[in-house]
Amino acid sequence: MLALTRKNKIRELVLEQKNVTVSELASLFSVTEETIRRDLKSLEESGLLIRTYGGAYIQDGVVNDLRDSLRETILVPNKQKIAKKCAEFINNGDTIALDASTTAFHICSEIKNKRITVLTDSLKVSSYLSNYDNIHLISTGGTFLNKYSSFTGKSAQKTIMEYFVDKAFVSCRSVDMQHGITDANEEIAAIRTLLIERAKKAFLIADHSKFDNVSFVSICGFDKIDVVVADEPLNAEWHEFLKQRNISLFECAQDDPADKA
Amino acid sequence: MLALTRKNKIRELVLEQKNVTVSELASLFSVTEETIRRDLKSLEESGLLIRTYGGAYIQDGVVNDLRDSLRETILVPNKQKIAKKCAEFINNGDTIALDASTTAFHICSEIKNKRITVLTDSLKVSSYLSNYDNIHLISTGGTFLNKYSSFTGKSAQKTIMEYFVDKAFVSCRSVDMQHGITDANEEIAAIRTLLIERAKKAFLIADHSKFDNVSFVSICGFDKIDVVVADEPLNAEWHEFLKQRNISLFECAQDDPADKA
DNA sequence: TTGTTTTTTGTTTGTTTTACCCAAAATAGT
DNA sequence: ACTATTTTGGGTAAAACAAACAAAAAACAA
Repeated sequence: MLALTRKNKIRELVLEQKNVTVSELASLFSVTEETIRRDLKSLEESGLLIRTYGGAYIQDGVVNDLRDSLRETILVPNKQKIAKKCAEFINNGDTIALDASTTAFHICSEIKNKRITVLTDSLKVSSYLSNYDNIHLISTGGTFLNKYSSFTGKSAQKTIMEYFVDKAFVSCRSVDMQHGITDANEEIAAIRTLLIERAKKAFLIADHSKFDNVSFVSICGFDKIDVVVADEPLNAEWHEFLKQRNISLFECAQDDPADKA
Repeated sequence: MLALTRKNKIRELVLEQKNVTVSELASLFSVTEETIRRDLKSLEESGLLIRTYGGAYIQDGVVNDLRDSLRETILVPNKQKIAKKCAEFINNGDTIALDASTTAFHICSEIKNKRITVLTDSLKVSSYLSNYDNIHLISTGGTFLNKYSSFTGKSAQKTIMEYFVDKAFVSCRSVDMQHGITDANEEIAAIRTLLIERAKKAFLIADHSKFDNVSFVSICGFDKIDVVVADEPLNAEWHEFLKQRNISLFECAQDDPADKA
């Protein structure tokens, strides 16, 4: 049996009977319990179930179609690296903002066990984090944009204006030295502008494909950004540019840090 | 059996029969009494029951939105009947409000193909309807209440105040002739009050278990209600009461309408 | 095809969690 | 105050987990 087939069957099973045990699945598929644990682990990270001692379960209704987010497979390993890096900055007691980007969604699985407050415009982030009691979850609400899985519009903006956060983790479409941070969608850009504005510390999440490009709508200039988290090392010009503006830069190597030696 | 499953079953049991003994549970699940004690301890810490010498119990009466989680799982066929009935009132082009009740969630599957606008405080409703492009989805946002899967609080209320809807479908905990529509949770009640207020036509969704009871917080009086949708036929007294107030009543038979013959 | 790399699965080892047993302390009933 | 029962805490065994490594399978390039 194909590994993916097994995972799909596990997903179906857990959807059907709400909870499964490791031993049950191991004997069902004739594989080791370790293999099952690995499967459950990856399924949990995709937000399809929640692991517990001895097995896994789902809460009825909440986790519906997050599996689609699995398919956004471009640059996933890089985004996970960035997500892991970002999670390092998030401590218990923090109040953070997560936008409706793929990377922000990946951050969720890294922080699900922390005791924090999360403000988000993303439905996927909300759905995922709603399973964890230790997360104090606040949604911006507003008009739902299917394409981005984001709540936007005047209502969302007004709601954001009611809160302050310690750290905001915001992605974008393009980053350019001259034109700053830009996005393709006006509504999304407006939300991101606000999330950054309401944060003590703004983290710009951007993989290398976004640099040196300009998109339609402006989110903000570099003066609002405190930290940039990128996937691959940027060139010297960018290093100098960010350094001048007192912006910290974190570059997540694709593989081991030892690679750089 | 999964440890978590056992705890859930204990929770259901104590909700069902008000009190349980350690020895009873130990023999029921074939574990030692110490194990049960630990379970009860952790359940007590999450506020789901109160431990006493020899067992545990819950207080039935004023402040118990605890029973609601059990309530979710009962009378499902009835709720589906009500949901189907409600869906008949919803037409293309309508703007409707759905609250965070089980019945409202059931309504979703009935209206998923209609071209409508939906305002909701329920994460489950949002998650479900987000998959359908024909649904214009608006979330109230706000602070997430895990127990109800609902967004509440000041932000949610402010957002609701920005919209008007044609029809609101709202459930509750209790319905009483003298004290009107009431609920166990203050935050949820506040949201429901507003949803009703902002609707041209307010539909009260209530299965028979809710009638002639009073809960802690008031949602509204009968003057705000336009239609009542119940599962089983109400008694003559209620018929008269609603008729006097010009409130339409729809009673959904449990099975086929032919059953009543 | 062959050989190499990558991915997946199984195995081993050590750690953590859970459940059980037993004895001492605490509690309720008489 | 006495007694029977329950609770608590310590110690122990078993189950589950995590991490590291080895083997097998699959994917890939030459």
